[in-house]
Amino acid sequence: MADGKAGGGRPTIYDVAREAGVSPSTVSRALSNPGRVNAVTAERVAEVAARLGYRANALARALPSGRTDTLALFVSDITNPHFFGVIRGAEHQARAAGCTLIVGDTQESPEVEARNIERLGPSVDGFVIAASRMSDEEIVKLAAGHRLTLISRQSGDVPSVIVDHAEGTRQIVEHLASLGHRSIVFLAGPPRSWVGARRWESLAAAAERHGISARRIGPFPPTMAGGAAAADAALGTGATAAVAHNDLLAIGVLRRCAERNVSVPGELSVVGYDDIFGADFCSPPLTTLAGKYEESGRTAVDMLLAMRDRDGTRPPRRRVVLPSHLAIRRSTGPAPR
Amino acid sequence: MADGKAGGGRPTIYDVAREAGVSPSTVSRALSNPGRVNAVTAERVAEVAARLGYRANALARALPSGRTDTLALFVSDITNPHFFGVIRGAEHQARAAGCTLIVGDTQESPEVEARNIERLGPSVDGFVIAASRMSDEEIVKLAAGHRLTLISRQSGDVPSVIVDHAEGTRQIVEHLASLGHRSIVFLAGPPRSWVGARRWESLAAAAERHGISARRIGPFPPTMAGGAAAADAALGTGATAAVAHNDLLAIGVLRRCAERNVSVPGELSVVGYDDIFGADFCSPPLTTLAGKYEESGRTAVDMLLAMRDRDGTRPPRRRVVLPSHLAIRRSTGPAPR
DNA sequence: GTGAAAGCGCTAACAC
DNA sequence: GTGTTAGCGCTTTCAC
Repeated sequence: MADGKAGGGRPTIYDVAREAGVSPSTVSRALSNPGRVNAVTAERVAEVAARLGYRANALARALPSGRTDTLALFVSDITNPHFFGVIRGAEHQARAAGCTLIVGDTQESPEVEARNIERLGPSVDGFVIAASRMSDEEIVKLAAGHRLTLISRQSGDVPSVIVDHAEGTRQIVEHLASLGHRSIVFLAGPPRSWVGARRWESLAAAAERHGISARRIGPFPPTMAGGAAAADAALGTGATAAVAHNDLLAIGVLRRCAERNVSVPGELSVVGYDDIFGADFCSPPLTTLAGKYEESGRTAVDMLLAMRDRDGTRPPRRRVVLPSHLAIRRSTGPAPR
Repeated sequence: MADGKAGGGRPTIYDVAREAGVSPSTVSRALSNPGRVNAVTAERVAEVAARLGYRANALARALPSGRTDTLALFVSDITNPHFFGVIRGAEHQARAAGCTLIVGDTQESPEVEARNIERLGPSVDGFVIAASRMSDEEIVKLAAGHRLTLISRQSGDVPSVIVDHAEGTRQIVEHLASLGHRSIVFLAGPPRSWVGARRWESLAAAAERHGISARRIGPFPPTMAGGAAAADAALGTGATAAVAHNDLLAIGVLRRCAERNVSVPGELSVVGYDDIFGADFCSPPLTTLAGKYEESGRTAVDMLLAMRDRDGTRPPRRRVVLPSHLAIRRSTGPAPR
């Protein structure tokens, strides 16, 4: 704060140039492209810059170059611990590449996603959208005008990284089948969730192969609060096992069951997705499909950077699929008879 | 992605100006200061802008004006669920004010904090630093050159918002005393944590008033992993109650106790700070000092915006202290005899 | 290898 | 009211 504008009094390349007895353009070169300048000149410029405490103005640099060294990450709900890992991974990788990361919450809204992208367009080098709620058409359209990578979503040939759902969900069903369950209920999350749709598809397919009945109920808000309604509805179906859209919902189910004195897994087995913070210490600890979400954040940023750095050229990898594994804990057990 | 630079082909005010038959400056005015322009001109400009899909380039706008409509929030560890609330509150308030929020992880490092501020300086309208690890001198120095507000930290007359610790900690001690505990151990967190120091001070003072013995051990990393060592050390002291630096550490202690078959609260009562996600469903659910951290995020952003908007003038409030309250759950119980 | 000059897209005096 | 003219601080041809 202090007085007046924030950048006040900051030395510019002109100050450095005058002090070093060279032209501003030489300072610019010396600082960002030391190779293209006489070694001793470069040295002197660097020395003067350091002495004056010169720091490049990222804004001014970005305007002519079009390069901001800033990346944006949007998540559908910043409240969901699931995204911690994603954010952390992205933040880490962005910083490693010398970039600043902007994190935004799109609040489950495709409109907010689109608006943010339009608004931030020139201010960032690209976007990572996690769990986008936009339609495929919207995504493909935006991807034509902006660098874009997707997490937990596949759409056209937009570069994406997801965690395996098919094989993982098959493992869930097998696990449940081996415990004697014959009737599973899937607790659906947001209607626009791409992973939600995939999870249900995989579940239905796997259940069919095992001759197990599977039905879907919902949608429920993918929150702990949503878990109460989901639990009540699940209990009403007579199913012996519930597979929730995600861990937040699953933990909500656990709480509701405890309130209603329904034994888990005695009367109902519960499975979640994501293995979020808390899944291993809730009670009972939750059986859940774990994925490397931190890595998904890192990978999505990597792909974005690759797109930027070899512009025009296609990035090396598109459609990355990370492995998942079933973390079996105490919320699943033998089916009641 | 597509072809070439990200901003490519975006219409500028020049395009709008030509199409609307006015000068660029009129477009600029019409769009950002409609009052200072003829009503029908303004209307026409707006119409053309909409038709062309014109969107202001935030970067270009920020350079001459010095105003970026972007705020930065730094947290000491983006992994700690405690900051979810802070981030959410800040993000919400920033968006409500039409600002973009940059979220950064400073990894418990005062150097990273300082460097980020220097680097981002001209690119943002101000900084919110949560749980700063910098020294008072550094903070005050930086606050002279940048707009800055603090969360969970007080330093000089830099605007800050904290959650009450004195009264809250007194309540913890009273709660413990009423359960018959006569010996408390405080599990310290990061040495540079300002709140950590305040919590221990308050605890020691309150314990003394109650004639209870209190000692401090540590420091421990403020993570669940750190809780294992903390639990072992705490158990070695013979204290009947442990007050942890924060909930992450406290939940780690709970887990370690479970592993070692130490009954909580039968043999050891455990108290945390922050009431993070998970504190109410770990086992046993954690007694903890809850605070309105989401509100702290909102308030810090508000103060920052106030500083920016009435520049030079002092902001209305400095040193906000939000109330805390003790959430008593099952991790505390009568002292063993 | 280095300097001069022309912008990047926008805002903000300053004239008219 | 509206247009003209300078920049904001930097990068980047283009000459020399």
